[in-house]
Amino acid sequence: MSVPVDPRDTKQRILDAAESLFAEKGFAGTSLRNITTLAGANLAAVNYHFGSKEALVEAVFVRRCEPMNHERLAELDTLESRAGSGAPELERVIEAFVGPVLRASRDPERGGTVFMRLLGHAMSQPKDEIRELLASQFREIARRFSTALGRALPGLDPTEVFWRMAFMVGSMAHTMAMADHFKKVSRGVCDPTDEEEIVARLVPFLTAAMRSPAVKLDAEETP
Amino acid sequence: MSVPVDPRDTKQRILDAAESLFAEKGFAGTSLRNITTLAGANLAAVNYHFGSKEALVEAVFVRRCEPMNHERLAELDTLESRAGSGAPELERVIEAFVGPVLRASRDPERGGTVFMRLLGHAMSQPKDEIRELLASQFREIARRFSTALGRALPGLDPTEVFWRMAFMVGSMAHTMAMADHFKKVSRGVCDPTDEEEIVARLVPFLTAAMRSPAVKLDAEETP
DNA sequence: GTCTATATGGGGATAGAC
DNA sequence: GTCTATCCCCATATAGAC
Repeated sequence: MSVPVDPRDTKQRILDAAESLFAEKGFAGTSLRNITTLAGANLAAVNYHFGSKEALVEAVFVRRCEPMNHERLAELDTLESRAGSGAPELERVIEAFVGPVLRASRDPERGGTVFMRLLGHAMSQPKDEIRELLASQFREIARRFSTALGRALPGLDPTEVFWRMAFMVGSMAHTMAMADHFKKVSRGVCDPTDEEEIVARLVPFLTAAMRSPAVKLDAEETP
Repeated sequence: MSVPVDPRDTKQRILDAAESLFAEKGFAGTSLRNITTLAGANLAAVNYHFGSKEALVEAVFVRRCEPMNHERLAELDTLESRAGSGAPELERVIEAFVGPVLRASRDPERGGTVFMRLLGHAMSQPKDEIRELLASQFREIARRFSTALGRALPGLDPTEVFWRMAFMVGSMAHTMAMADHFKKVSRGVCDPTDEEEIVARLVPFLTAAMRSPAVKLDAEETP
């Protein structure tokens, strides 16, 4: 009675609360007490259900990343089977890479804007454990998409493709992490609540960038 | 004798140690005890010299951001005065925006790779205090460069310019935050220790992206 | 499964001697 | 300016009753 009753079970409420607080205050900045209070659960419930704070962090990511990355790979599979022996079109590959991520943020069932911010934040986390966790979640994505991008951009060597993928991930991650702050920073010019609009702006931006001519590093400054 | 003597004064050693540990373990993940131990200073010295942990965080950023942003604005001033009443060339504006940041990372006097990682991390920090701090350090930069970019890209409305600046900052921030990890993730393909190489790759990438045609949002999906 | 109570350790900050 | 010692709070984790 004192705590508003939530029909989802404790484990889910803890995951939701942790996701939200990690996105707001970071991992080290969020205590298990913060989490269980928000979830309307007991402090000891975290260790009962997850074993440790570390394991809770992992569970928060796995819950969202697995379906999201499955969707990205499924879209890429479709593109590749449609293209037959040729290479799928660049813009479609980028859309398959970026779209499911940004679009998950429209669906509260898949984490909504909260997980979007959390993922953006986690991607530039310095702590090794978080990096390892993300790396394991995204290893297959990196492998499949770097191959697909390399095929769609036959003029680029693998090093250039890798760097450009990193730049691309950066645009996406930062946009996700900052989305809720753009409105006030831009003095009302940007409204980041429409994720489909972000996709519509980001995909052509990245496509043009990926298509830019290969860099000739030998020709470097000889002043 | 027990602690190796460092000629720099205590205040500088604390700043250096804090910078390095914040970059490695985050703000909340780094304790004042970690910092003073690494600096070879006494725990109480932080509060004596800076007043609080918050104030130390601020001092770490101000020390590096002020000269770096001064350099960016000076480069933009030069471009604008050379261009007279016209608009400076897009690629030059982007170079003035990105170059001093990435190049500061080659110079240990200006923070080197350590501050590069820290800045990249801080840019996607969820905590409001950090965001406020960065916003105050970069407000003038955002104002001046969004104007310059808008002039160099007359086909884009201010909203589009703002979004593209955000994407651009994202590429840069993520590259900075992850630089030291790319080598192993890319299985040796990328060597991020040559910052001039990163500039040489990133600037054309972003220039092509910024030049992409304006997005027509009215024509959006009507399936 | 959920609770209370507690063990154990580390956090930031400060008082006051030198 | 630098040190020691300490205050007080909060962290994670667990033991054991219900």
